[in-house]
Amino acid sequence: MKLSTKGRYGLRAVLELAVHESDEAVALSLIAERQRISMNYLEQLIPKLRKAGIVKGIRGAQGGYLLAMPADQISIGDILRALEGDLNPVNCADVSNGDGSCSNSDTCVTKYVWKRISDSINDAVDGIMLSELVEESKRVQAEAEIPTNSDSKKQSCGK
Amino acid sequence: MKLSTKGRYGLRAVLELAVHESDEAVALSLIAERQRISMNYLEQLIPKLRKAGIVKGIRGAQGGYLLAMPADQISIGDILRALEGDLNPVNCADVSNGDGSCSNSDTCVTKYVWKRISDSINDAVDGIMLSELVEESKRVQAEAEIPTNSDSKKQSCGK
DNA sequence: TTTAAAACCGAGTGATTTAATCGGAATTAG
DNA sequence: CTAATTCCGATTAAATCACTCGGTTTTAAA
Repeated sequence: MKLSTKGRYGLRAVLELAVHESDEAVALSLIAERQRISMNYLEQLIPKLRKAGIVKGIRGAQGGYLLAMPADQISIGDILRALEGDLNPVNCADVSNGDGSCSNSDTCVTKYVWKRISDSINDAVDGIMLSELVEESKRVQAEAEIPTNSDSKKQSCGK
Repeated sequence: MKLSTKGRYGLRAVLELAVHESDEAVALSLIAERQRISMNYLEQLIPKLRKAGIVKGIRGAQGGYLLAMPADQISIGDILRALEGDLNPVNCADVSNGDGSCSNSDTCVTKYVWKRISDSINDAVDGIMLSELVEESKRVQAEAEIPTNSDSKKQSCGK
């Protein structure tokens, strides 16, 4: 029940893009360097994000990537589903027959559980917009640079 | 982001035990047969459930397994965590240093996302008691045996 | 007291998935 | 032109998954 590095690295990459957003594209090598992720590996995550309409690539020299939409219109759910596939805890394929009916009734009862889990995960990630993380990121950044001892409720990151 | 067969098979096995609950133990071979799960494989799931205090084993001939607690005191979360380990989408180990501080601040921001997902999953599964599934299971069973066409809102299992 | 049914235990294994790496082709600003 | 960069597909080592197997211990029943 773990997210793979696809989701973890990919979200960090998109967030990096969103935080440093401007009119000029950001090269993948820069994202990889700043996030300390293998560029070769990141490279194969990008097509998923591109197909989902989350980022767009600018080819050629001085090229790079841009968000394909404003950050407040991209949910974390969109990003994670693009990278990981659906966020359901089980594949429905192995509990249903070709016609959609259940192959056995016991599985059918546990299906009720899987549905509840699935809904709660999707509701959670769809309820967070990329822009929220950008704001949070900038806030944390500012706190780290000007360590004003008044109002430092979290030092480092907390436990 | 998938549950393994540990969680899927294990929950079905516990449910089987709960549905056929009586004062005499149910042999693993019977559970395996009824749920069409490899007994050898089920056998290695049992220690997890036993250590978590969910089932207890009766050794020797005519032995088998019993729920260690009433079904209304066992949550689906208890069962799934026993079988799968924690239900967090990421291992905190790789985002925190030994002292609990974050190794980098960007990861720290995504951590906010992982926490939200984790909480929503755990809330969902802790909100379902084994006894609820037992009731649901019996209801489905009864419906299947006496297919009264009045009041059959779900045939087979629905899509 | 033997016997058979069962839980209990740990080691081994083939298949699949993950997390990458690598080499090269296409595109484009300068 | 040329260097930077996206884009694409193949390969691979390591880890994990989903089991299997052989054996030991315990205990009810004959």
